[in-house]
Amino acid sequence: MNNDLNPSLVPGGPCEPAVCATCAVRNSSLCAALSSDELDELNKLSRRKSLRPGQIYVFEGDQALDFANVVKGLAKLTRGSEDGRMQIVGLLFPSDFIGVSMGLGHGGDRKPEEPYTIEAVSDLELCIFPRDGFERLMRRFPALEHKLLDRTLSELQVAREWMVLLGRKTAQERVATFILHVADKMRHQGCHSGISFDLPLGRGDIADHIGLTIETVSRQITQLKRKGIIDMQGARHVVSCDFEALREQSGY
Amino acid sequence: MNNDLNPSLVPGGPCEPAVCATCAVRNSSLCAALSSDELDELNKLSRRKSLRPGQIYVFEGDQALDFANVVKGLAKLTRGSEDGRMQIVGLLFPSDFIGVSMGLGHGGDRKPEEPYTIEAVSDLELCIFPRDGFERLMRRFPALEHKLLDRTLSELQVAREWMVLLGRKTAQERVATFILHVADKMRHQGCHSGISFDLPLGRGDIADHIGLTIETVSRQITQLKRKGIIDMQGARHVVSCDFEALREQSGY
DNA sequence: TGAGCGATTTGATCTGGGTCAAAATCGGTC
DNA sequence: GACCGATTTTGACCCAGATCAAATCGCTCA
Repeated sequence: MNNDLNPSLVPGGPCEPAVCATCAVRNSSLCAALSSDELDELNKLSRRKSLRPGQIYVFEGDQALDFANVVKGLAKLTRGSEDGRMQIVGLLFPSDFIGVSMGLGHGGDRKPEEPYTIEAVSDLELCIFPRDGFERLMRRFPALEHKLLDRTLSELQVAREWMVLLGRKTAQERVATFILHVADKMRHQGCHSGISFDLPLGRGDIADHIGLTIETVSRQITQLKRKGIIDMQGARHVVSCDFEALREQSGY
Repeated sequence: MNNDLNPSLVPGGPCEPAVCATCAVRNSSLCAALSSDELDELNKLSRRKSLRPGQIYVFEGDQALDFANVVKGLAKLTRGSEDGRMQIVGLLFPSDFIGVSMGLGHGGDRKPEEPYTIEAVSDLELCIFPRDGFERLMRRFPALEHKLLDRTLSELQVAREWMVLLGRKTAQERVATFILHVADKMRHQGCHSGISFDLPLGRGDIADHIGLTIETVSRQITQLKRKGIIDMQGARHVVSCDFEALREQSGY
C-alpha cells in the first residue's frame, strides 16, 4: 500500500493550515494522504476536543457520532454488559481514526447506533470531522479512502490476533503477548528507549483487554518478574524486559 | 455506503461475460460494484478453482496468494499452533473476498506471509484473480475499492463481536450466540426456511470457533435441547429454535 | 444385515483461573 | 511526614470448563 507522502506536501508549505503544520499526527494519520491544499479543505471542517482520563466520548447505543483522529493520549474501545462484564476490543493511539465501527455512508437514513463505548484512558486530544463533510471529501480524494482501507485492514488483523489470544492462549501467554504488544506500540510511538517503557493501562484495563481478572493479571506479572523475564519499578513502569523470553512465553 | 447496483448493469446485458452472468455471487460479491464492461475486464483475469472438504487453499506462513471470491461452499480461516491448539478467526461464505489479510500493495517488495490457513469446510468454489491485476483494476475503478472497504469494516465488526464472545461469555452464551449467527447467515444466504437449517460446522469446528472443547460444545447443545430452546434431527440439522430464548441465553 | 469407523454424546475426575477477603503499596495532599 | 483512598498484591477456596475414557450414534460399504 502506498505509504509515501504526497510529494507536493511540505509541512508548513503553501496552503498548509497552521494547526495541521504543527499537528503531532499530520504525517501518520489519514491526513498523510492529503496535500497541503487538500488538507486545508479538511481542516476547515475540523474542530478540536479534549477529554480527561475516564471521560467518555461516546456510549455504545448512542447515535453515530462524528469521525475523529486521535491526536494525543490513549482511548479504549469497549463493550460492556449489565452484569459488569467488560471487554476492550481495541486501543486507540495517536493517529488512529474513530467513528467507522458501524460502517460508512448512512447519509439518508436515521443514524445507526455506535456499537462500542469510547473512553479516554489518559489525557486525550481529538481532531473531529463531521460525518457528511468527511465522507464527501473521501469521495473527492480517493487517497483518503485508500488510506482508511489500509488502516481498517490492519485493525482487522489486530482483532484476529486478539481472537487467537482470547480463544486459545493461557493466562501467562496472554500477559506476555500484551506486554510485547505494548512494547512494540511504544517503540513505534517513539515513547520508548530500548527496553524501558510504561504500561499505558492499569491492571483492570489489562484484564478487560486480555479476558482475565485483575487478580490473575497481577499474579502473572509477578510470575514474569520472578522468572527474571521483566523488571519493574512500581506497577506501571517496565525497567527492563527480555524480549526473546517474552516471545517464548507468548505462545507465538 | 453505496449498495445500489450500477444502473448500467443488467445481468446478461451488453458485455456481461457468460460465466459472470450466471455467477451465484455476481450481485453480492465485490463484483456488484462493476458495470458489465468493467466486469468483462475483471473476468479476463479470473480463473475458477474447486476444493473438496478438508482441502487447504493456503497455509499460514506461505507467500501471499492471489485474491479470490468465494462462489460456493464454506471455508474457514484459522490459526494453529504446534501443540494442536486451533482458533477459527473467520468463516468464509459465498461472496466473501479472500487474500487481503496481510494488507494491500506489496507490489515491489517480496511477497508477505499469509497470516492464516484457509481450508475448505464443504465443497468450495473460488473465482481467483492475480494480485497485481486486481489491484490495478481497483485503482481504475474506485467503486471496487469502496466496496472492499465496506466489507472490511463489517468483518472488523464481526471480529470484535467475537472478541467479546471469546473474552467474556460463558460456554452456554457462546453456543447460543453461535447458533444465532448461523441462523442469521443462513437466512441471508437463502438456505433457510423460517426456523429450520443446518449447522455448517461439526462440533470440532464449532469448538475451534468459539474457544471451547468438543465435549463442552456437545454438552451445551444438549442443554439447549433439554430446555426446549432448540430441537434437532441428528447432530447437524436444527429443526426448530426459539430465537427469543436463544437471544436471552446469548448474553446480548 | 451387520461390521467398521468417524463423529458425537455422556460420565468421572482434575485444574486453571475466578471469587472473595485481607494485606501491602502507591500516590497525593494537607 | 502522617493520613487516605485507590490500586495492586497475596492468600484461601471454589467452580466452569478441560481432560481422559467409555459408550452410542449414524454412516458407508460388503
